[in-house]
Amino acid sequence: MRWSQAFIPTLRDDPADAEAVSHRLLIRAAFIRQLMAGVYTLLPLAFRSRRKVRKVIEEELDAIGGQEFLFPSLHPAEIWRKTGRLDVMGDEMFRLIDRKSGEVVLGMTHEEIFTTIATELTSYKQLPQIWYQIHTKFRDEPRPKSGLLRVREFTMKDSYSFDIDQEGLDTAFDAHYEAYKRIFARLDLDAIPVEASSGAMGGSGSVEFMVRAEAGEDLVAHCANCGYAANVETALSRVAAVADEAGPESPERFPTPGVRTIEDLVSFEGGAAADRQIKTLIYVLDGEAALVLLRGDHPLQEQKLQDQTGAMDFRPAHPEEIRELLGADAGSLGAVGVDGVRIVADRALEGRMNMTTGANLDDHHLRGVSVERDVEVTEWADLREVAAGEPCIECAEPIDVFRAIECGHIFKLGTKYSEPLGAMVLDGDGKSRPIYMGSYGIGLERNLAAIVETHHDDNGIAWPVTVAPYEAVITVLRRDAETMEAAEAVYSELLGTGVDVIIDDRDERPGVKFNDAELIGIPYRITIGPRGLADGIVEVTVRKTGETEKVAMDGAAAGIADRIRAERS
RNA sequence: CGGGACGUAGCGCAGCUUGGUAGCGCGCCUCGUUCGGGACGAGGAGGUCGCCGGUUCAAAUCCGGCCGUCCCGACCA
Repeated sequence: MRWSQAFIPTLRDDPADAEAVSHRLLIRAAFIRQLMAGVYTLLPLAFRSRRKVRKVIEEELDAIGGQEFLFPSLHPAEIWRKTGRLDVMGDEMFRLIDRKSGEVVLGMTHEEIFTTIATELTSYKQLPQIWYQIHTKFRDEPRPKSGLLRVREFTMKDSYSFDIDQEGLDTAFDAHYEAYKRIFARLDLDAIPVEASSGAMGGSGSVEFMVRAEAGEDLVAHCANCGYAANVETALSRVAAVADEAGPESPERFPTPGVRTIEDLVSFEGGAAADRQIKTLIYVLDGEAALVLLRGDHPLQEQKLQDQTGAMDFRPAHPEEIRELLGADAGSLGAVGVDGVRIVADRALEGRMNMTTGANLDDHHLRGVSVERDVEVTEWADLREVAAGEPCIECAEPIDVFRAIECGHIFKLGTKYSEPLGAMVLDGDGKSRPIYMGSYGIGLERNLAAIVETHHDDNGIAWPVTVAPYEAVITVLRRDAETMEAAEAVYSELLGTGVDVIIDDRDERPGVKFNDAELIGIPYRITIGPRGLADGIVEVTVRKTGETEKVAMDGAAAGIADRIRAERS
């Protein structure tokens, strides 16, 4: 490619409303332009990089026996109704009406649609199968943000495995796990596999591949000592036991005027330390009010509440609902004496005695509450969110909690989709059995953004060779006849070796060319100018390190080509 | 969904308080001089001031409504 002919509209100023590093750099370096909230045009540079990401993914999926398909983005709503997900997905699903008044949706994932084809599988002898596609997904996110990190239209590699039993599913899952590790390694992403919640996807187990980055939207609990890693949506940690005294025979009510929060009660005369309090939250789970109890100093992790109660739909109760249920306002709520209402309690409250909690009478609390004696707990569950510095659940060393980008997610689905959609095969005994499925996703543009988040400096992006839009740029310092001739010679030699090269033949001053090459992040720069040519040399600069090396003009192209080939992996 | 901010040329912004000819920097075009880290001079092109309505002799500016975009929060009692 000749830069003079390329559409690479780099910007001199940072875009005003880009916050995340990758968002800012991808716009400025002419990779993307926004069309509307959460919808971006990929300019030629981004298209080239995405094509390389795609190739890496295809190679690794093919290597585990994956077969590539292309499924439609338009789906009949009916299929989604069959699995119950038309409702589960809610407003996140784009819906439209066709000319015959038919309900149509835009695909946000493809379990239902792949499974529809999988109904053509009839015998265990056809299994296992791994099917995938790389295609557009539509999700009407409530809040798109950070450039390509959270968008409403994006490209996803989604694969689905089909096996005769759980053991087969485990094998397919492990194969994906290993393939994903290879994919992220090739993309030069330090992705940590992490235990995760399965959310709306359902199923028995899932692993997220997380890349540590400030712009990330997830929190990961990670133990540097033993390697334990989990999304805080599921993460566990050890809780130091609190020594309780037995306390009184029964709870005692006492006035607490003006006390509204845990902290208020800590500093209130006659109150209690936060770890001696019971925090009472009111949630509406699938339309039913429920009490959620935690230790006073423990925050609720809402995803855990949803996962462990099996609620499809949940929200905190409104103030009126709270008053109607318990007869008091938030700040004075408690579970003592509450009957006929679902009470979900965090395990850290098991066996606790002589605690303090709200009395369900405004401005009053109860002390001397022993949880198991005084509260009708309907279910015990792990509900608390872990915090940095707590002892690791595995090895007791302090854990770290950091922000991360979810670059891939793999799920064991089991028969959640095969049963309602009738994807059955006959086993060796001639018995009809539902297929065991797994589903596995990677968002391509999000991965591009994650690479930028982790590969940049003050001058711009520094792409790894595997995904760089161009592997090398020839920066021509002067457009006089001799210099151009030498540059053209190196250019055609590099093209001949198959290197993805662009020659910067623009009528611009050297500084402009250097800055653009660094902003865009091309891994290797070959600088050719009259000064060096007088001695028969050109310069090779490595973007990542900034190191420059003078090499003989003869053989320069071959040398660069070798280095690039070695880094392609 | 709640809260905050913003919308004027391709990009970054001023002008609005106090209504009267739409401006600056970068970028873009032409010519010349330059040319190893975002050059200089001269001359140019480019804008329904987000949209609709109202007030007024007159609206980027005042008033009302709508739309759009970004950021924060997602209720921790």
